[in-house]
Amino acid sequence: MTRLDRQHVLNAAASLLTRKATASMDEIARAAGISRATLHRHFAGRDALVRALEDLGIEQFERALDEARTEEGDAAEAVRRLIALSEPVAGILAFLFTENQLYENGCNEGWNRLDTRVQRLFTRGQEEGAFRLDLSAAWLTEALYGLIGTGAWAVHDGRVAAKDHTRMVSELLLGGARRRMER
Amino acid sequence: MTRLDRQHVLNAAASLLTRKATASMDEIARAAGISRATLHRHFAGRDALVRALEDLGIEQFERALDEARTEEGDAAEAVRRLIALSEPVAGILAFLFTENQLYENGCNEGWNRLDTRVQRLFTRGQEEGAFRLDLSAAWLTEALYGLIGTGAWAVHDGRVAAKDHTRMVSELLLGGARRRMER
DNA sequence: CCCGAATGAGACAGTGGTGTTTCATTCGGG
DNA sequence: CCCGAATGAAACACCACTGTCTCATTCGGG
Repeated sequence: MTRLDRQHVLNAAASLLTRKATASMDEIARAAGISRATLHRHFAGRDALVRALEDLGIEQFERALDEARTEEGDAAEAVRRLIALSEPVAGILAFLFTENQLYENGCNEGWNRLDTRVQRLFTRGQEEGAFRLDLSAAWLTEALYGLIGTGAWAVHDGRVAAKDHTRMVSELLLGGARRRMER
Repeated sequence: MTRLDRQHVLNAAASLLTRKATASMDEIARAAGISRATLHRHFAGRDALVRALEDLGIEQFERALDEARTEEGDAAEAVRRLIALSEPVAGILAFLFTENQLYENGCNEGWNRLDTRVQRLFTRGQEEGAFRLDLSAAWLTEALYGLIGTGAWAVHDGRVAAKDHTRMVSELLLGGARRRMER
């Protein structure tokens, strides 16, 4: 129950902060249907809440990484699976990225773990000849994050349809904008 | 002189806010080498300063759009030129995008003008058969902005070399990550 | 050199959010 | 039903930042 409450509050906070990254504790509390006092009883402060949210995002993205089985099969297909499975977390990730960008606090160590796994996927793809070698795996990793976030915002602002999010991101990341004759 | 001072202050503010989007008026003033009082004499308030910065970003990006001659020649090459010429503004653009994302204030009308021009470039490319049709011009436009910003951050955090910024962004946007046999 | 304009330094009140506390109320298991 | 735990509402001090003002100092053109 305490656990469920906590989860519920975190989900509400994630949903709100995804849309309005500067929401106050009071707004977050209202969005979760509780009072500011209770919110403070659950999370010591705004920092603690954001950090908890960060843990949630890391956990969910890591789960996506697991379920996508990024170590198996065609690397390009693995990237596609990863993006598809990440879609529900896209909003949170977008929020956390800008948050990390805004305050240059020592970002959660968990990101390194995820970065490593994503980067390994791209490196594997390069070694197997699926991905080009003239774009570093580090950059492809950044670009994956960036495009997921950009896609989430574009959907949120109604500039692309929600159902197209996954396809737009994965197609652009993998294939680029240029039209290809073969295929 | 007044003009030069203003420009100098704006440049300093852009440089700082690119790195720390939440910098206070005092920090901005120090970064520009002037006092907070003088900063307030130049710009009525933080809003006014950000708006002026927005105008600067729009102006510079529009100039890039002009110099790239996006209406002429091969569309893909035009995109490449545009990204190369935008590189000096990349940091400001990254800041302004998150700023616009954070506060959903009625964003400057000038953006529409730029959006239209960028989108027209992608549409032209699609009509000429250079760009794929299954990714909307609107999404390609968003992706261009997003990748420029992501690239700027990656450079700032030292994850990719500054000299690679333009190539990384344009190659990924145009060609994607997948390796191509033909060429 | 001189005078007006611009600047820097500091004081000041106002503001919005934060974190804490108190107290009355509600909830739920025993 | 009862009692302890959890909650909501309100009040409070606090903090950082903002925007404004004053005044002494500096700067630069005439």
